[in-house]
Amino acid sequence: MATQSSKQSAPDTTRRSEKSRRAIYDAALGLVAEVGYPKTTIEGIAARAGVGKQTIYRWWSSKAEVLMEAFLDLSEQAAREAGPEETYTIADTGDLAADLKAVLRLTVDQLKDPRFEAPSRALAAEGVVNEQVGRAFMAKLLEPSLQLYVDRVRAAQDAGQVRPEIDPRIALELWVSPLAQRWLQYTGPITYDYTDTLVDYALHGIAPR
Amino acid sequence: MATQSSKQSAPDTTRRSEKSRRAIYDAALGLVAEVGYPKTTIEGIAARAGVGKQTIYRWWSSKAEVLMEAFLDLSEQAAREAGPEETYTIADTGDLAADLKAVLRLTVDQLKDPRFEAPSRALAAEGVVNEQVGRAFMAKLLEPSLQLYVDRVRAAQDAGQVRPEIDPRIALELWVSPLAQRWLQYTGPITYDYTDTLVDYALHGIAPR
Amino acid sequence: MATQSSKQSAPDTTRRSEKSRRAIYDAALGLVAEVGYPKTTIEGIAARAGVGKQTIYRWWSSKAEVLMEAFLDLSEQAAREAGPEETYTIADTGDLAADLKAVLRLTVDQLKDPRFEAPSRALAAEGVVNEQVGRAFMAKLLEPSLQLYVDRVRAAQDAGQVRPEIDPRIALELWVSPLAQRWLQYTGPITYDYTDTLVDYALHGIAPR
Amino acid sequence: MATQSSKQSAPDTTRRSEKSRRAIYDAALGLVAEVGYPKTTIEGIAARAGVGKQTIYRWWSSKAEVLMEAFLDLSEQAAREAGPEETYTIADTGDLAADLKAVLRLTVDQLKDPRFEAPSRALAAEGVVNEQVGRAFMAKLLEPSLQLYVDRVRAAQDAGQVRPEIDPRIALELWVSPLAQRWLQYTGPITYDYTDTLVDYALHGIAPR
DNA sequence: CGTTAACCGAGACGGTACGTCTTGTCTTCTT
DNA sequence: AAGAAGACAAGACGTACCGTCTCGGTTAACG
Repeated sequence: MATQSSKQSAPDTTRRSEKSRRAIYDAALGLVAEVGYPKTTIEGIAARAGVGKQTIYRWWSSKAEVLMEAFLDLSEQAAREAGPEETYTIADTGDLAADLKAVLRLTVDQLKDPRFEAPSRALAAEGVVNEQVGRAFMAKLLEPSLQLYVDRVRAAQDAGQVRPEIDPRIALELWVSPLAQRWLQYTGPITYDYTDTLVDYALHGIAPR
Repeated sequence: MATQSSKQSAPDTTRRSEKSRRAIYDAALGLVAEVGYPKTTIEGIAARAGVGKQTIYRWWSSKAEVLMEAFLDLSEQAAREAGPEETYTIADTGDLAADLKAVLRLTVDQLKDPRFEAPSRALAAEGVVNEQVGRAFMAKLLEPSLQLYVDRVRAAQDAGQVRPEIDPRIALELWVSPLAQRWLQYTGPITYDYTDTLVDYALHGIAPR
Repeated sequence: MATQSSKQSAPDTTRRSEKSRRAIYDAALGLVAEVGYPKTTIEGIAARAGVGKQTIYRWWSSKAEVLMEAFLDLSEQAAREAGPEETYTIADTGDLAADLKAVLRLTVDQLKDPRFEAPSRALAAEGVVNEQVGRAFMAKLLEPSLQLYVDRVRAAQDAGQVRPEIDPRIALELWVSPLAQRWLQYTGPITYDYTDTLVDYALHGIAPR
Repeated sequence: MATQSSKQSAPDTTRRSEKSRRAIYDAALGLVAEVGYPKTTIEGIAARAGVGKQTIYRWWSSKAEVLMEAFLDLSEQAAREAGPEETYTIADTGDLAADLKAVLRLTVDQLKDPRFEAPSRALAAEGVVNEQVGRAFMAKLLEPSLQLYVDRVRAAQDAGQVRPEIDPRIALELWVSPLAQRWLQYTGPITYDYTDTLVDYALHGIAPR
């Protein structure tokens, strides 16, 4: 005899329509890019994806969640397109400053890539006001990138280029956070010069040496 | 300049009801604190303020704008309650590190003040996704505070405690932005220790001296 | 100070939009006639009337209620178009049989009038399954017509053409109900001959005299 | 007759699951009785019967059709439980009035039997608005009962208790239809007195003898 | 000091989207 | 091949807000 579950039994993942999922990702990213996050609606996504609303509600619980997965998928796809080693480490040429500047320049480019701009802004914004989304955004999108900096700084510490008592997790915020804030809050222009300067300040401080 | 009559002529500011404005501010702040920004609606604000919806639409063009003014009003009020000189300058004891740490500790406290938390998060979030709001948020709320740091850093440069070629506008981001990001994006805990560390790293860098 | 009513205060009838109400009546009757009652939806009525759904839900609580009022309105309109005395009485020529046959022939015509057919069928059907609607249908639509028969039969009793112990309320069912059932349940054809026969049977019975 | 393949070929009746059919009948009747016809859904029937939706759609084309068969089945069952001869004829004691009154009293009882009430109302209602269902309802459920009255009236005609020119098919409507209408449309109370009166009026008319 | 033009509270209006429910079809796996 | 299960596209449900509009009433500046 079957389970007479009153209501929501979890949907059966094995029977999920891959086609629909892809269409929903595409529709969500497209709409966010074209009309912006607030005007992107679940109904709109469903219509554009040629999908019933229920198919969205069955698998996600909110617009933010859909967009999060869509964006993660997009990121993975982009990572796959780029080289395989590229994404999982920061180059170590022995020159910490140079290496950091190089990565930050790539980040600047990415922040201006229109494919990424709209959805990541939207997710960041949602995360500010919705802690659950914020923590998910942190864990799934930010954390992996930050860890690369931690690794690189640790290597620099081993090489004697960074003081051993420095906490890498905090150190990286000296260049990551300023960039993030300028991007998120329009607190200043974002240029290669700017990120280069950040690295210099972070490495040597602002006090006389 | 003439009447920019697209439909309605501009409302007459002199006849504006002070009582209604106050009630709307209170209602907006109260609702954002109690139910969160997304669930705060113009209808809700109007109802709670005992005000017609049109009275809101007459003077503001969006929920964000209402909240922005309400929050500015709240900030001014709070500033008035605190000392008069307190707010318009950062103490200069001659010890830059100590002065910065002191201010940042106050900031930490303020970030955790529930009266400020909800509305400023909401505005920040809205600003991320809505550039107009973002720039207004920057200009009206952030910029004045940041300017205090610029002034203090300049004084330190004059006193020879900061290298002269350092750009104060960027320098301040070394401690402000990390704190801001942790607060906005839940990327880490916010403590006095943390802000103290930020100041130390910012002043002396992470490289061996 | 105003009534801080938690929710549904009754809507203000004086500010009701006459235009919307008329448009809703027309749309409801039109749709029921064109696509049938089950496929007539509140959304469809609203769309066709160029009206927000809430405007329907504000004033009516169900599709059936809308249609009931629309149909009542239609009936009143039709009555106004016909003569004024016509509708409020059954002619008394002194010949009960002839008078009844005449009215029933009119009824037969009306039952076949496509303007009336669809909505009255729909309401009757809804009334069968929904007692509240059924009683309202009876009270507002059927009862007034039936009363005319009661009056005519009473007059016939006074004239000695109907036995005094006869209950007019039951007597009228001898011709009204058969016609109603044939119409409602497709239990037989509806013709002038048929209604004439009903009147004859009803007046003199089926037993030998 | 050929395979009416529009999409699927006709299902193979020989392999049909008797258990499922019974479960579906029970579920349909149960739900109609408990929550009413409009709230009875195909999904609900399938769930309650522990049956896939397709199993219903395979064998029936609508909710009404399911209920019709379920109700027919119920009626046959009830008939089998009662005596065998009881149901297929109306007693002929020689006294037409008494015989009709007796049967009508039984009908009154049956109309109030909760097992029959809900589904037969539902089917009647559906039939009012859906001619196909209406005609099926008439043919399968009403007609057989009405035929019994035709037979009994014919016998009475042979016995000289009913005028020979009377059409039995119309005559029976003099008592059946009023009762039906009171039941369907809540146009009046249903009592033994009432049905007795109907028979009297029908036999002797309302005019002075 | 009365007229009058505006703001005001209130809330009806045409809309859009919400999240849920059901329809009828389709697909997968089981019996 | 029928059946149990349930995902799917479609679309209506009734609710909540949007931003606009109209309606008295009240209130402050002007004539």
